[in-house]
Amino acid sequence: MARAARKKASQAPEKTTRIQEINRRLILDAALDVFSTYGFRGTTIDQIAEKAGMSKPNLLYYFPRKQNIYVSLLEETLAEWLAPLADIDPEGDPIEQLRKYITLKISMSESHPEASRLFANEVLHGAPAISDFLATHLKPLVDEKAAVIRRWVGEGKLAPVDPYHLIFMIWATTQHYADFDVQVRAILGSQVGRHGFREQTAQAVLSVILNGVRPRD
Amino acid sequence: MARAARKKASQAPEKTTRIQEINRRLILDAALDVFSTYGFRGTTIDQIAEKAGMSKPNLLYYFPRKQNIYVSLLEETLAEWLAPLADIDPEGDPIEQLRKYITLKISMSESHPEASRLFANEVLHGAPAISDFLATHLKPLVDEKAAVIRRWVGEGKLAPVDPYHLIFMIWATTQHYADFDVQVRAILGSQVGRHGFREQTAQAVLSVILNGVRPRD
DNA sequence: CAAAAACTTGACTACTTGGTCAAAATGCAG
DNA sequence: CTGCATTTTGACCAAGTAGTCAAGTTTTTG
Repeated sequence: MARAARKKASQAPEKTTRIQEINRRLILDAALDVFSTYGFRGTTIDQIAEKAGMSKPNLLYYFPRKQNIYVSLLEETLAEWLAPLADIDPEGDPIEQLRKYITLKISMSESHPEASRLFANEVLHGAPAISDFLATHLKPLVDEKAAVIRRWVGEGKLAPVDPYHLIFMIWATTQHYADFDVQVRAILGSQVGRHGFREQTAQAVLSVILNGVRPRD
Repeated sequence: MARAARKKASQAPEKTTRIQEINRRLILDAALDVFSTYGFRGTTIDQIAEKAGMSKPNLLYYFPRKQNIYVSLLEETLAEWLAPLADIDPEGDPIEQLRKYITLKISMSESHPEASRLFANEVLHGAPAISDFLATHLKPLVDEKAAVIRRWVGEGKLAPVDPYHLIFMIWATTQHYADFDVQVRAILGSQVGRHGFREQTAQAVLSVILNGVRPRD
């Protein structure tokens, strides 16, 4: 009880040592792999520990509860995941901004499919761990960008379209390739891995969505 | 050993009684609810049994393994889920056919979100139980319809677009509203439940995708 | 209306798994 | 080098859960 308060009495600055930094990283990396594949319930602490190369009690020394690992992981992932949306420039050219956003999302879907799946799984199961985040961080950001899109529509720079549904469509289409990877592979076979597949995907998605929102004259 | 062979020696016709029919239905309905919410690992047999209003051993009398319930459920769901795609008429008007398909998918996403989530969860986790189905049933059907779309493009009835990616986009956008329901609700709030929300969704999705593939002249 | 078949269930087993603990090993400041 | 703090782990425990079983109850059938 008095032990923890030895150095810095009232504050709790929790200095992290070198070893802690290394091991937390090892654990989170391993956990991302396992959680994204098997889901929260489907993942055992032993699996994570094994993949991280340490014993279960040792892992629990860093994250006392399974939940802790999971939540830390989600928090870490979410910020990164949302960044591209925040980057949409209200003063930029609408079609160009959307192109950039979609392209970035498809890249992320290809380079970090586990992160996409982790998130998808969480939301699919009712977002028990992040409903707070959705309300306090995601919603305001989306509201803000939806307003921008709505303004663009008002200025005639985009065809009339509900901005929220447009954002949902972009999320859905881009994340589909990460989340439903097995299905895409079952249908497209070997060409999924082939060089240039991402470009082909981006080209198809961009062409439909951008043509879909380009103002008709 | 000889007991089962009493009536029909070599064949195994497995006649189903009235009670069997009722109880299997009760179990599958309950299981859909629970599996779609908690996933395979996250679901306990007791939960299903309780929801179905029977004891666990009784449930296991009908489905000796948890897996059996899950697989039966998926099989039952998949056929129904694919029907609208099969219904695309190669001789119909392309835009009209796509409109019909998208509209139907959005309806299903709203009326059977659990089925959508069950399937999404399975695919998200690598489709261990249905990779076979994907290869032998889904792929041929998609190949067939992709060929139709490709022909339409060739005839200038649709803007040039990769047919497979177009199909993926339709799946992604329509199922998004079932699979990511909590996220949609977190952002749109109460209007999700409101009368006319489905129409608004359909309108937005249709407008972007159909304009996206409508030939430009 | 019996007797057989089909159905139902309480009690139980075997196993998995999240988490604990005390003791040992290692790292590190003075 | 020494003593304290941090890190590591083998052994263990308690809870939860898939599946069994034998004994009962209900339904069907001749």
